[in-house]
Amino acid sequence: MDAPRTRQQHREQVTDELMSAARRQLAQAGAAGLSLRSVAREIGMVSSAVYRYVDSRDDLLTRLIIESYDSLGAAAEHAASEHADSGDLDRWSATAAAIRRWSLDQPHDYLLLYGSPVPGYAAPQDTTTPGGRVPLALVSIVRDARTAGRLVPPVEADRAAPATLRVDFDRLAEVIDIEAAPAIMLATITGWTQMFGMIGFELTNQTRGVIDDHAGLFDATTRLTGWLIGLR
Amino acid sequence: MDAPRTRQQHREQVTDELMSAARRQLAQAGAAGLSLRSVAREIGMVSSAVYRYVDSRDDLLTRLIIESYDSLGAAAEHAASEHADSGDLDRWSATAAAIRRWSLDQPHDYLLLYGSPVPGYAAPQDTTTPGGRVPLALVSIVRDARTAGRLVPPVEADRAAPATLRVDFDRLAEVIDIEAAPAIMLATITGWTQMFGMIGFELTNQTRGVIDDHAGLFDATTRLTGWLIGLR
DNA sequence: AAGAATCAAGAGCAGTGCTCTCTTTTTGGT
DNA sequence: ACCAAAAAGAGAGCACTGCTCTTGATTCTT
Repeated sequence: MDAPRTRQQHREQVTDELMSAARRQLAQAGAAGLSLRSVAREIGMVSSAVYRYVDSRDDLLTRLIIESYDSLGAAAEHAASEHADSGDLDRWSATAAAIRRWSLDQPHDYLLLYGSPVPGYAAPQDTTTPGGRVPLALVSIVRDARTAGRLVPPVEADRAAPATLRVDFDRLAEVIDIEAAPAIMLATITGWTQMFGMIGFELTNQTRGVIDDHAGLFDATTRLTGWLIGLR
Repeated sequence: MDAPRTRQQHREQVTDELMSAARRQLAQAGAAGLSLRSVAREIGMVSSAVYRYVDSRDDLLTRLIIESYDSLGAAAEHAASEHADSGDLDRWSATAAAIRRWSLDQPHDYLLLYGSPVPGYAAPQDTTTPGGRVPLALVSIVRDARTAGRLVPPVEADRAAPATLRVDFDRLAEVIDIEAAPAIMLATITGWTQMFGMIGFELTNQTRGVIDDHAGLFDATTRLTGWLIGLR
């Protein structure tokens, strides 16, 4: 089964087994139920040995977080490019739906990213880049529509973006490489946060007994925010 | 210091001490860092003794959850009634701001309610009623504006509420005692979820390095969703 | 081939949730 | 007023956790 030649190969293989065992246990027991010892057990190691591959439990979680961010980011990007030829609103809605699908398929991963941070855990810098893929994928939809001149100017929502926000918006516009009116950026942020708020509520059963057709509701709210942005 | 007469009084007093010690530790270490033994220690008890007052750690958490829901619900209701004479949009925004304020003041409580559920923990029925106070407070703002005839019909957003949602919306309309067009309900739900999505992002540092003026952004998005509902 | 780096195992520490047993104290019924 | 029943607290103990340190075996480097 295994013929590990060089030491580096061996290390990579063990690390892979370790990570996928951890991923399995995360999917079952959630972040709080993830135990280094039980991961070690699953890959036939003693608990102290895994510390050769991982600094600590928090380190393991950080790696899982990065992996998850990348997975979700890839899903969003894939959906956005898959629907590049659709209508802008359809594209927005389809990408949102992909994000929701990913979250429902692996709720513990979603909660690892957007739920309670682990006790005493502060997300390190390494997570910011992969964490930005999702919002970037969403922004790119808006950007494409805008540069193509298809973005319908927002209806009277301009006064909703006060001057104090201009500073943030100007800097943000540089980062994400878009030159949009403040109202458009505001609406985009609104759509982005609404999306995740809704998914979070669905996952934590906040809408229990109130909503049955979650998919339909999600699509409706998503299209509403997309419309607000000016996507058609 | 203490002259506990009847046994019942004694029990209530100890329970109070226990809960407030738990609350203190929750505020510091978060839900995952909350330990029954350390709570016991703080109130000068041995760990096994606290099981006379609490069924399990999950039971303790459930009680904390209910307390927190009530606290947040009260904050929202207070803000809504405090601004009953303001403009509808101001009232909506002020209530949202109160919810955000509460969340920032006690982030661990917020995450206990809306973050990752505790491992193997399924929110019992007891939490649904207090959990509904916040959305009800928000809905009441919309209802008041509507019954007073001040609600501006939504701009062209009607087609965003598909027929399949009518079932949910009809049932929901009964529960929250409001007869509003589907588009209004959709926009209200959008505003509600957006609000919590935004707060969650701020608390989990999802907008780190991107946004400075969180208060301003929150107010802007809130007013935008309020405007979408038809509040003015 | 010798020395250095790496890996895995084992024992151990301090902490956790929870159960069971034992003793003391309070309560309520006769 | 007594006496059994109920309740409260303490202590020991089990199985688990993250993490450290030491020891022996293997592999790489020079």
